[in-house]
Amino acid sequence: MNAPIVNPALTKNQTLVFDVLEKSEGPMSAYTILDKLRDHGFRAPLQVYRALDKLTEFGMVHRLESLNAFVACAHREHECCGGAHGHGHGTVAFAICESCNQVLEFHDHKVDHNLGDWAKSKGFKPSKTTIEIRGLCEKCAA
Amino acid sequence: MNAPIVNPALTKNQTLVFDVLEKSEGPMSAYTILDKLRDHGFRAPLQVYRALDKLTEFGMVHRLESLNAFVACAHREHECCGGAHGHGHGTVAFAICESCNQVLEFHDHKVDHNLGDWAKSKGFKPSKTTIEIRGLCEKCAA
DNA sequence: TGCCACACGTTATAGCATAACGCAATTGAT
DNA sequence: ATCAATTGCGTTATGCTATAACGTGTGGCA
Ligand SMILES: [Zn+2]
Ligand SMILES: [Zn+2]
Ligand SMILES: [Zn+2]
Ligand SMILES: [Zn+2]
Repeated sequence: MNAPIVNPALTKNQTLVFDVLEKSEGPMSAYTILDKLRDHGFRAPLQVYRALDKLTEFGMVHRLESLNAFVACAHREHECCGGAHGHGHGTVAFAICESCNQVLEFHDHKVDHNLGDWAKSKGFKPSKTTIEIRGLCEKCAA
Repeated sequence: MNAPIVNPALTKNQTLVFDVLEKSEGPMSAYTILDKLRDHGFRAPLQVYRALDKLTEFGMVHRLESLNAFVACAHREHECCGGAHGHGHGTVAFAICESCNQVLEFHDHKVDHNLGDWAKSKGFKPSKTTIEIRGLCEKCAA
C-alpha cells in the first residue's frame, strides 16, 4: 500500500504514452503503444517500457497481468476514501470483458480486508496484489 | 466456476510435465520445464504448452499470471467444501514470496463472495478470476 | 473399411520484455 | 561556477514467452 506520487511532472515521453493510453478504449500492449507513437519519434520498445514503468510507479497506469497490457487509471480524484489522485485506499481490481475488451476498474474494501486478514494470519507481507476477473460485461453477456 | 475433471488419464507428455512441476519447489516457466525434459525427448515448447493446457483444464496445474509461470495444484483432496480433486469451491488465490519463490495456494470464501457480489451488482459474468499477492512469506519477512 | 478425434513432432514465427552501451540534461552540493 | 550524482533518452542486440501451421500416427467407432 505504497503512497502514490501526486501530480508528478511528466517527461515528454511519459506524456505521450499516457495520452495514448488515456484516449484508448481498452488496454494496450507496449508494442501497440509503440506503433501509435512512431510518428512522434518513438523507435524502440524501451522508450515505451521506461515511460510505462514511471507511470505505473506514479499510479497513473496499471498493468493487467493476465493480458500483458496496460490501462490508464480510471479513478476519479477524491472518488472515495483514498483522496487525491491515486490509490490510497489499497488494492485495485479489474473486470475485463473478453468480448469487447472493456475494462472496469474498481476497489472493494471487503476484499481488501479479507485478503489482508489472510495475509496477517499467515505472516505474509504483501507488496502488490493483483485481482483480475475475466468474463463478459453486462452488455456482452446479454 | 467450471467443474473440474476428476482423475483424467494423462498422456505420457502430460505425466512428464506434471511430475516435473510437482517435484519443483516453486513455480516454473514453460521453457524451464522444457529444459528439464530434454533428456526425455522433449525438443519444442509446444510439447510443454500443450501438456500445460490440458493439465490446467484438468485443474491439476495453475498458471501464475504475474510470473508467466506454472505450479502444480497444491490442494489436498477433500480438503474442504470442494470435495474430490480440483476446485469445486471456486476461485483460488496465490501468495507468492518474492524472496524465496515459495507459493502458497489458498481460497477464501469471503473474497470469493465479495467479488461475486460485485460482479452481480454490475451484471458482469465472470469466467476466470486471478488473485495473486506478491510479497514476503513469513520466513523471509522476519 | 472409412472416418473422426486427438495426441504428437517439427519448423517457423509472433509477441513481450530487458541488458548494455553511450550521451545529454538536471539537480544539488561544494 | 564546478563537479558529481541522478535521471532520462536513444540505439542495438538479445532473451523470454507463446502460438501458427503443417504433417504423422493411433485408437475408437459407425
Ligand atoms: Zn487506478
Ligand atoms: Zn463486453
Ligand atoms: Zn489448486
Ligand atoms: Zn519467502
